[in-house]
Amino acid sequence: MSPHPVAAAGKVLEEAILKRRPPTVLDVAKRASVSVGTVSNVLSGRVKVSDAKRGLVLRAISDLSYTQNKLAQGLRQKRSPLIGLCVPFTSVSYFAALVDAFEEVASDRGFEIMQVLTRQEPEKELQRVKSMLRYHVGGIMMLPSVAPQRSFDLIAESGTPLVIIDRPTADPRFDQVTFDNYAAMHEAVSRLIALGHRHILFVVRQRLLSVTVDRVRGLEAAIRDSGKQVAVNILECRYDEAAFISRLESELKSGQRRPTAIVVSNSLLTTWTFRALRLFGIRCPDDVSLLSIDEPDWSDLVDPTLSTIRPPTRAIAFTAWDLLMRRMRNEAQQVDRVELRAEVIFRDSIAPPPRRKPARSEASPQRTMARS
Amino acid sequence: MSPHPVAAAGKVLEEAILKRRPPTVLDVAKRASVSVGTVSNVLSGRVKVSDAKRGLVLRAISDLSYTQNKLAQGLRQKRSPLIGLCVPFTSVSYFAALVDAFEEVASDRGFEIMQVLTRQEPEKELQRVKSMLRYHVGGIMMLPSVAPQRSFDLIAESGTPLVIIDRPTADPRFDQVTFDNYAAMHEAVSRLIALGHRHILFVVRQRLLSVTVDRVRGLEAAIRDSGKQVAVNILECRYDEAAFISRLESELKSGQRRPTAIVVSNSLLTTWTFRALRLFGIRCPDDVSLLSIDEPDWSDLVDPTLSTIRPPTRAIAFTAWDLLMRRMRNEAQQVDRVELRAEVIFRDSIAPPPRRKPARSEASPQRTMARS
DNA sequence: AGCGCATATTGAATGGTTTCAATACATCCT
DNA sequence: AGGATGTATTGAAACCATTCAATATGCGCT
Repeated sequence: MSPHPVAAAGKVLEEAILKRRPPTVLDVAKRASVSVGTVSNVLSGRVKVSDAKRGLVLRAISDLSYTQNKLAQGLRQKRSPLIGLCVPFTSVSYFAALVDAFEEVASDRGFEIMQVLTRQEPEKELQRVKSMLRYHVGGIMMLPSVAPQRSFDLIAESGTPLVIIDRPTADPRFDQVTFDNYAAMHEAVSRLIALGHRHILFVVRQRLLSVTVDRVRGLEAAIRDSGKQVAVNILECRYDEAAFISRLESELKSGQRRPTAIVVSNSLLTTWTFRALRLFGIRCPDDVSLLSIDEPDWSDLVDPTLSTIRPPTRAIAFTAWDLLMRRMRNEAQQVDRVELRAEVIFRDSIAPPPRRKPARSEASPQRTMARS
Repeated sequence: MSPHPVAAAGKVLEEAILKRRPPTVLDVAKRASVSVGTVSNVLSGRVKVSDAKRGLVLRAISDLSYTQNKLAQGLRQKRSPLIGLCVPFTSVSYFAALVDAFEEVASDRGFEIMQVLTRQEPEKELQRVKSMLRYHVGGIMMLPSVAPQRSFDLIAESGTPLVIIDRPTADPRFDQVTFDNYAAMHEAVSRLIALGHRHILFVVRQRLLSVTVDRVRGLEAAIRDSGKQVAVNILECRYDEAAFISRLESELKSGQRRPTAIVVSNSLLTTWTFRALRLFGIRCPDDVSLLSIDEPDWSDLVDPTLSTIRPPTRAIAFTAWDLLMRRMRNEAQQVDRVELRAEVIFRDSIAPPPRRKPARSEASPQRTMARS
């Protein structure tokens, strides 16, 4: 004694509305008089459905304004279309730009971003990676910390696809997208040497970081290739502005070994360095030249305008996305390691070193706000 | 004929390992010889469990290195501990700082952030809100666009708690955390007037945005309260740097009505304005004073250092978080509307207007890189 | 009409957790 | 001892979409 079709449809409607719960595939299936399997096939598009049935299903979906429950979907498929994005901070413009680019492509492709921040600490990183895995994210993009091994192992064990970005890693298990720090540094330092600089200070956050190692290699190669005698000092520092400034001061006032050019590893340190130079009354580029890796967005607003190595931010994001998708679809043949090129931008902060002693003379050339 | 306990435990271990699937509550329950309900109670802490059983369960959890499946949890509870965070961009430092603060508190409290970007477009916003709802996020933080009504309706209908941040809204359904644009603007403009400015240009992105309206009110009130005759021009502009610069140029070169002070609504527009002033050879603060709302992080690095209205970014994030949690726990008595205070920071970019005609004379006082 | 093949459709089972009505157990009192 | 009260524990049902083996349908051919 099954009810009349129309009455049945009415009853379904009632059911979802009366119980004040969102409609499910079952509701849709009933209303369209098909099975749940068919509804699912229409939704996923993985199995062919006749036009007639598809029409019915789509109609029912719009009638009930059905929306897929992504949690249930993820549970069943053991992977959700959430993509874990793991960066140190968002308040550094390079990272923020990466996040922005990832969100753009993810939302275009029907994925969502679960964002976790590692604060550059391996412990925190591990904790955040565990969080992502608990959500069974479909894939992970990660800008790894100095000691990512445990995180990597956990990810590998879970079988979640991972693409490493920005920081080259020796780990042979994962795809990675980086840019050529060696070449960029070589180009930049060669220019400094050609201008006459013989004392270079390289300010880094972590000497052990793979990017730092590459950059130092590029720097040393540039010196070798130039055939000149160039002294290099490396200043390593934690994130503490006061401590950094005092260490920088002692470097800059150390008599004979005083650098005439400073290369800074990231935009936050560049901000501090810039501030410090003003504080010490050291003029740039008259007394010391300055180059920043990770282009801050105020590079062309300060005086002097800042020379930078500009990472191919959006290209990194888009390339990494493609690799991740390939891996999520199991199409990856082998581990991919893409190395993009960074652009070296020479602006006013680089000039020849001062002729004699780089003392702080007050007779600097007049400088007005208008760019020359 | 049930197997010997020890054999049973061994068999459970086998099961999870042999099938190469992550252990479930059932595995834990078997190994601890308790029911799944008890395991769940230990995990959630919502129901009291005897110390003996709790110990067994914890032991089993660590033995199997069990991890909760958050998707299944979310499905069952109809809400996941994902928090939707909805901002226009991340590549604007104010927004990035908000995201950073939210991630910090979320991860401390065991929640995760699902980040979606609206690009300031109501259509995109609606689409992104739908995405969040499909994941049954436990709550939403949102910096709304100009026309958020449809998004709001959807969220309200879904019953998801929402806290509006930064932009005051008339909607009586949702908590909100904003800062006092009226007061900040009043304070800043009063200072400009006191310095002698009588022609002010206010650069905004959207006249209709609630924050803009408040700011204009503050500006007008400051004028009224001063008792002076002050001319105000409002320049509205889309995000297109070239178009903006040409419109700004015509404002700045419009003879009699030429402004002696410019107030700019956000850090991106400030960047452009700053660039434009240099391009036109207009000196700041000699020819024109400049004030930025939304403090860019380079405010104290440029010459002149920039006067700003600094939003209480972290306070906004933490307050909003508390409101959201209260609502998620159903503790909210009524709709909360918190208005924090912004700090007005006067730096070198604000000075008295030029005595006579604000023409571009080259006789500006000498300015070196060192801050005076 | 009848057979075979290919394609479309079905729906019970599955994924892992939490919920909650029912049960077991302990405690206290008379 | 018997009964009443309260707490701890149990385990089947529910949450919702997808999967896949089984079935139904359509089509072409003789």
